[in-house]
Amino acid sequence: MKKNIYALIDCDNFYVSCERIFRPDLKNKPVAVLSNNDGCIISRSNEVKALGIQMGTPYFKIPELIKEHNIQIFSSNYSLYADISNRINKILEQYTPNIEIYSIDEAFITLSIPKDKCTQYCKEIREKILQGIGVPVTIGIAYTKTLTKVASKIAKKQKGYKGVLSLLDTENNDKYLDIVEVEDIWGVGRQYSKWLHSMGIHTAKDLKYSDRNKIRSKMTVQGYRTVLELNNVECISLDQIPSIKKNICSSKAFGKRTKSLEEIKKSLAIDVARAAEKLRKQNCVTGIISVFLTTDPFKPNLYSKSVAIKLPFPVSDTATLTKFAIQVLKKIFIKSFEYKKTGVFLTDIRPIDNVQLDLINPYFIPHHEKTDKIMRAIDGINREWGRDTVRSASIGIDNELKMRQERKSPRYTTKWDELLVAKV
DNA sequence: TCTGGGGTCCTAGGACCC
DNA sequence: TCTGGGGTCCTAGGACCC
Repeated sequence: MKKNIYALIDCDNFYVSCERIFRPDLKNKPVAVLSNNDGCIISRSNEVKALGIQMGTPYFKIPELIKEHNIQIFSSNYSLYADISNRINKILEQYTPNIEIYSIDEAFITLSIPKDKCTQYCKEIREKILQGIGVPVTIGIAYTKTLTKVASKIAKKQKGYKGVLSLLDTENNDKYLDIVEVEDIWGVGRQYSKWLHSMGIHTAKDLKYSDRNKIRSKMTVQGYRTVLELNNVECISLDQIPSIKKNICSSKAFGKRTKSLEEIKKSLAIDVARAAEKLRKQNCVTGIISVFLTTDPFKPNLYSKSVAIKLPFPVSDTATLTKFAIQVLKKIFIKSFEYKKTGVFLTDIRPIDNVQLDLINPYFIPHHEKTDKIMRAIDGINREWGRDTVRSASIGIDNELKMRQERKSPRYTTKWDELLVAKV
């Protein structure tokens, strides 16, 4: 049987690279992008990585470093990043129909060309994305997905590969696996790497030749598959159909702490609207909604409560979900605490056409059919005119708790009034 | 009172990913 | 003052069934 050839297209420092498209003056300068609420650093340029600033570092903890090295800081601008991501995927589609969009900045593809042509082919893809979009990517090529990850990891560190590394000449693989730490392997996180080190397994090569059954007993079949994949045995295939989400969550920390139930209600209503939108986008309804509310986890006297309720009938419309969510919120809200975060979690999700009909009353119309059309209309308007153009009254006009985003770049590509001005 | 082999469904918790 | 948000998969154990 012919082996599949996989390639991983992995954008370099993606959010930073997106910001640089429109700010070419920031090339080779230290740049970082912050998480929601301008909380943590979640994307770093190579210059910032070289300064030793770790992923997830709280922004407020490093003012001196930022000043000293003149690091350019951006709030996250997800509509921009999502748009750039889509454009990159469009380019990939020109090269192959076999694409799995793995995350906002990564995609797997399979190649059906001779193995000695793959590196050159991927260099072309890389060049096309760099020219067409302006985002640098690194491409790893191998017989398994796990090994493409290893390849791209090495190629990102060693500039000599010019962004493309193939592990298809498998007799040479060990020399590459030898320089990859076990914690850098896909599927090996902090807990497992600690255990692996204690077992004397320190590199990807060590893991490749380790006792598979011992690995399996500690790391379950997933760890077992990882070992096989390091041995060029394909266990994880290309997943082209985005599967429907079984859980949908929407939550956000408030921009400031609050004691006000009214303010929290508004924030929760926004989360419910987001979650319901995601639910309808995959043509599903939900049967269970849970709401959580917490005080600041970094302060003493933590209060954190979450309550789930089963809905009387499966729904997907924002109004019904908001009504139940606020009922739950009132149950868990205790006066006198200062709250920091709320959110909603939808489970028991199933496709709309899968909803059981009422056996006793054949004339019963499922609730979602009544609300479906109007919600579709609202989603359409909001897609075209921007989020929350049409919104439920509970969201309100002003949101006192909206997140801090003090350093956000314009939405160059998705908003007419924020388009880049080429020349004035 | 002790004795058996299967099976399903659900939940909680632990690990991982980006 | 200031510490992200959203997911997945797997296993073990309990409840229940025949």
